[in-house]
Amino acid sequence: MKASALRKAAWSSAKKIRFIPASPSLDGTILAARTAPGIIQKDDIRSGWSASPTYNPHTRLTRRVRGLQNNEVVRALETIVALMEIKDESYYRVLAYQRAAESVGALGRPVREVEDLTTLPHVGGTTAEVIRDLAEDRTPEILAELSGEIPTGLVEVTRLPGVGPRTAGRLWRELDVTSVEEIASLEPGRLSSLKGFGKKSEERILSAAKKYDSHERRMLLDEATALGNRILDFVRSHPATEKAELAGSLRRMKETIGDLDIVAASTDPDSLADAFADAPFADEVLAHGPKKVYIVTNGIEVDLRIVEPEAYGSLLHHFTGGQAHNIVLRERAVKMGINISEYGLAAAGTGEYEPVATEEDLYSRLGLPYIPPELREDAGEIEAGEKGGLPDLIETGDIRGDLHVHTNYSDGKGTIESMAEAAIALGYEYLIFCDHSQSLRVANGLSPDRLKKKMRAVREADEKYGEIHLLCGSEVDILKDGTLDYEDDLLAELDFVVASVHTSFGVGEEAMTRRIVRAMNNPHVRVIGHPTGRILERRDPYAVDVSRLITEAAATDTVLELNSYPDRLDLSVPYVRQAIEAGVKISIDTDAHDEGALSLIKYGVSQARRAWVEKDRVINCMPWNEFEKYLKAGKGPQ
DNA sequence: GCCGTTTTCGGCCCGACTGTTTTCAGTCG
Repeated sequence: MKASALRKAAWSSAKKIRFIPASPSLDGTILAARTAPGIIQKDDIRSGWSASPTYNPHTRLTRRVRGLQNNEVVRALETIVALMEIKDESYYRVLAYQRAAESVGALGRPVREVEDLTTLPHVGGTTAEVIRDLAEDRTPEILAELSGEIPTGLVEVTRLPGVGPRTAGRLWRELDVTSVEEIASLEPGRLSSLKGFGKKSEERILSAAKKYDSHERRMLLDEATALGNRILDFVRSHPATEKAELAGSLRRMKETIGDLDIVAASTDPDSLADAFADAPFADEVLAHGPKKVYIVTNGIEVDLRIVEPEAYGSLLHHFTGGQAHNIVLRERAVKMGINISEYGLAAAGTGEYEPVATEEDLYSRLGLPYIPPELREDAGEIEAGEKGGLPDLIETGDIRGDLHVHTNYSDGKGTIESMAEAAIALGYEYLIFCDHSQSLRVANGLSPDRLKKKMRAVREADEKYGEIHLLCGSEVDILKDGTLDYEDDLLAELDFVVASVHTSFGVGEEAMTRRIVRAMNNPHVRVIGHPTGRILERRDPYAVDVSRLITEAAATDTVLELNSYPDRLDLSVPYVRQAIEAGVKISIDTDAHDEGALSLIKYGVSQARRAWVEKDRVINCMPWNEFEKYLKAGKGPQ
């Protein structure tokens, strides 16, 4: 089996992680991977698992006792994958490790808490043992062996565009190169002296090595959506385009986006492909054929694929992915005697593809109901589809009100009135103003007196607007010891209380967990706001035991927020899914600080969809009369 | 290395483009 095939399977995540160059000891290898700044974020994004804070001796001690967290286990497994690829191990053996990594990444609880790891999809006896070793902070034998044989810096070399495991292996063996830095400093002519390497290859590799940035930023959903739509407009405006859509991870609404994928149906693909390659925004053309064109714009890769209109459904499905979903679906089809490609369906082995025009048709011919893009992650959606057990996913239109918005009383830009009018424009039935509490000075938090004044102002505004119910709440700070930033009798006067952590992030996992749990036990606290405090691409989540928060949320009838701000999306998807399974309710809020931000709700909803959430699990999907009763009833048994 | 609507052994998804070479390996999605 060709090793090249492995790249295809491993591509989805392997290219997206960052690896720390070689380390003298094995423990050093793992340690480097778990503590390097800027690294944890990227893998959090991929795995959705909360990360540890920046390295310090205390956390290291704590974590040595507790073992590696999920994202770290994923990273170690992907390191094994990359090293095995360079070693040219058997394709299916490597694929097994890649799949095991994906299974751990999709897990919504610490892997160390899973009693029987072989219950995870694609995890068998061997990989389970490796995962167990990692989770308990032991170096698995396979990693010890591999990193003893192959310089780990080569893993990063395979991240260079156009350089795969074969090339990385050759550079090491034939030029004694072991890192990206060493490639960048190669004398001109060294690379092109290798058999099969010409001037172009040398130029491409050297230039990539010199420009290499191990902290490459991924786009947030709103940026990716805006850029994607502008480029999509260009594609759609071409006369040869019959239809076109955004595909890839943006269509699946992953929480951050690396590159953009667009599919188009055209009866004149050459002309569309040429126009795209010549587009004014195309800074660089990476590939240009009649069926696909890859360009770079502002540092972002944009891939366009073109097919005949009859095969549009097949192409859209193929290019939407995710890759793991496609592989499992295709394996399943082979068992039914069907081959799937982006051109359609074929009787196995014939190579004669019959085009499929829509995704609904594609799934239907495979005996499955339509699976929404957000679910296509090989996270049980195909099995659920077979059994008729797919969720009836929440939609943005199901949201009846926003429970967490700010005004200019604290750090918002809008007024009570302007925010109310924006909410009315969205068709909301209710809106709750939750400004910051007194101790959060930087956000102009409200003293008790100012809060009371605001309560009166909200009541007056509520009288004024017949179309919407306006309520006064607070986003009250959870102080370091878990007490709240207002006295209970003041909280009792509010219509709604969201409690959040905004300070003292570094107290450690135990203390942070106790702190939030204490807040949950306050009868006035309905919601925990942005429960892990992460800022995507900028700040790791604080250390907290989210599984315990979920258990306590269920016990105290406390709601967990799914914050819709594109740089938060907090809770993250695996946890939301776990919370739902534990019977915990979710609120999807925008945390809007201005009128326009109210429309960010769609990003929160998109993450809820990825977490299989139905609308009856989301408190702000309740119509007003129900929601009013819910508020009056107070929290359930403590 | 994993897995079972054919199976506990023998399978395991599919195609476009590039560079360098004359037939394809490697990379990528």
